[in-house]
Amino acid sequence: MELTLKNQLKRFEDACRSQGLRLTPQRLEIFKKLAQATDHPTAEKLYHRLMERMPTLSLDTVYRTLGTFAEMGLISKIETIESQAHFEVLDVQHHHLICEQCKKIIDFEWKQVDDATLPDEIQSLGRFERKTVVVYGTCQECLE
Amino acid sequence: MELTLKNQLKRFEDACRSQGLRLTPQRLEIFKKLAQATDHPTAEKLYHRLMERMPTLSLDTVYRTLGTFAEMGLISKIETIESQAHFEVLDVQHHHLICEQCKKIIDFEWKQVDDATLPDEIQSLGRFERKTVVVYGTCQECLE
DNA sequence: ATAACTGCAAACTATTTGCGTTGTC
DNA sequence: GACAACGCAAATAGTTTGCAGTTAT
Repeated sequence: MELTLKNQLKRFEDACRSQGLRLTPQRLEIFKKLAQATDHPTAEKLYHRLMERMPTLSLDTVYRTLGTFAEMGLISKIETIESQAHFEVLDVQHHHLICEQCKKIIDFEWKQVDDATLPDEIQSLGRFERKTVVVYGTCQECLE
Repeated sequence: MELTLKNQLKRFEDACRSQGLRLTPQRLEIFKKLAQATDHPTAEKLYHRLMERMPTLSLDTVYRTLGTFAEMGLISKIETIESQAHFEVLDVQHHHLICEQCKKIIDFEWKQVDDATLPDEIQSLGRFERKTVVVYGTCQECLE
């Protein structure tokens, strides 16, 4: 069900090209690292992971680049309780569990909600589409 | 369906008492102002509104107090796209529409989701309970 | 060639904290 | 009267921005 890294990279390159964005090594590495990540890293986490291969990379470039990607609709910023923003490459529609103890973010799918239509009253309030569910609680590890 | 201000204040005072928190004028005013607010103000917004009646109030007290209330479970911090946190007094279970243009937050009820049980796979991941839906889009005003 | 992108340093915004004073219980 | 909570000022964390040099197209 998941997209392969290869497909994601292709999609990434196409998106850059179609939006007239330059394909720089930094952008490529940042995208690749985020696509491979299974957790939902913050800009800072991602930056540290990238440092190994790209010692000259700067944190501001990571921030700037993630911002660009988010605007392009290639990745999304995840809302959390903390102040730090978390990021993920857009994949299949999914929702998030957030552990209030360790702040871990876990993806899950919930077709029932994906397919549900929003209450009618909303029609008059504007045009609303993308819906995500956030469920708060405590993860298995923290329970032990 | 909404709780009256009076009831909310009662609940507030009880909560303070039962948790051994002192009932200071600042706390009372902050809670009252937030309970009356129909938008979902940030700490800063709330602070400015309170300044009229309590010119000596400080912004850090507002932050500190909102933090305390949230820990007590009296109010909740709303996740948004922006960096600034928004707050609301806990009322009936509801969800949020967020306008991506003007960042407005609109409450709505969606019983269908409230009553839905989470997918089974989640059982093994931990204990997760409170679920909220966030729907992104554009509000009526911004569409015009 | 040239406009976009990067890295650096400095700025900024939201929020938190230490400390001496004040006010509630 | 004791101790929690306040107001002040200063610190911090996360993120953004201006600028000069570099690089992809």
